[in-house]
Amino acid sequence: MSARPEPRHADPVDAIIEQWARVRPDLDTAGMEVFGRVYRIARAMGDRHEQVYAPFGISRGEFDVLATLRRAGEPYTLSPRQLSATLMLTTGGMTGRLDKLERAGLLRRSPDPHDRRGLQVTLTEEGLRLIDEAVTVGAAEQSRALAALGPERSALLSDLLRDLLLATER
Amino acid sequence: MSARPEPRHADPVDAIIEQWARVRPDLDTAGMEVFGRVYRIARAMGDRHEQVYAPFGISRGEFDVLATLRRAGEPYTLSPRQLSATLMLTTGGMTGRLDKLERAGLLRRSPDPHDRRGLQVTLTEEGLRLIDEAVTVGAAEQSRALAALGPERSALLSDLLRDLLLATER
DNA sequence: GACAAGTAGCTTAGCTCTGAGCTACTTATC
DNA sequence: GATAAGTAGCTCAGAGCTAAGCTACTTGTC
Repeated sequence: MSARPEPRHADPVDAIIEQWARVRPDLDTAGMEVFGRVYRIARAMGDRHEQVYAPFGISRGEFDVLATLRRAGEPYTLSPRQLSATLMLTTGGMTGRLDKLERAGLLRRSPDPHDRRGLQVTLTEEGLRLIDEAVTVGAAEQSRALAALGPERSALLSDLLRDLLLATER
Repeated sequence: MSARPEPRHADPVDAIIEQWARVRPDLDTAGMEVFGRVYRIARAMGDRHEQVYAPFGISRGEFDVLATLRRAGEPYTLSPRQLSATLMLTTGGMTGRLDKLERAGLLRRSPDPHDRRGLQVTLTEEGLRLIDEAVTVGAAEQSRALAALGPERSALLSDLLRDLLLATER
């Protein structure tokens, strides 16, 4: 008899762990239990985000660019270098995203007055309007998905994930 | 004075939340706190896995194919259809992975005796040996990353993530 | 002030994925 | 047993990414 009650609902990761236990009982599956779930949640929510931003005519990656500029505050200007560093993207990937967003009229590129190698990327008014709407909808969607846990378990989860992030991201 | 002590270490997501609070104080950032961390952890651990499996000559996606066959137990056989459904991949993407793994001699395709439309994908002996080694190393790497939390907080995190996964994946 | 080294952004080749469409085959219906 | 509908796996075009290499410019050193 265990101290912890049997969980009412098993998830797909429980099934995978159980399969491993049958064919490789020696395997240490403690890490998989956590990271397997992290991967699946990231994927499921990522897909949903793609859908949420689609009506705005932008992909999730493009949303991230606009949101980073918006977060920077007025005058909503960063360099491509700062953007690619923040979003952990190569400069090549960033060039492509900026091309698309500039064509859509959501941001503009202008020369950096202090460094002639550099550019400044700035939200247009249309870009600002769009990202302000999109981020509201996106954040609401995330909070809605989290609501199932309740506020206290959510806060606890957030704290545990912070520690895990600090442990993995180095 | 708050009931909860100020966290000793802030992470990148804390910085993002704080930025939003400055420029958009109306924004509901509760969901971002959790999912932002989930995304970053998934990315960081995904990159590390890529490195862990590289010495075996396989990518993370290819690892997943071999691991799914291994988990199925003897005779380590599944159809391409079962594999693509399990790994949430289109059949086109699966064709490419199977091509590479078959060329590497880690699995083989044979006709399904009961359905002439179908194929059976089976681990070769070399594939079995390789995945048994790789999964041991990969699982150890995951558990090592998790060790920072300690066993009790790890179990708690796992339970919270299970509930969140069930809430998001529907 | 000349020159080596470093940095910013872009281009290109190569990779892997998706989505649409194909052929071959199986299942259900009459 | 003919035929319509469904399913298995493959091919191909298109999208987005990385890694390497390019030009233009800046910084540091003497």
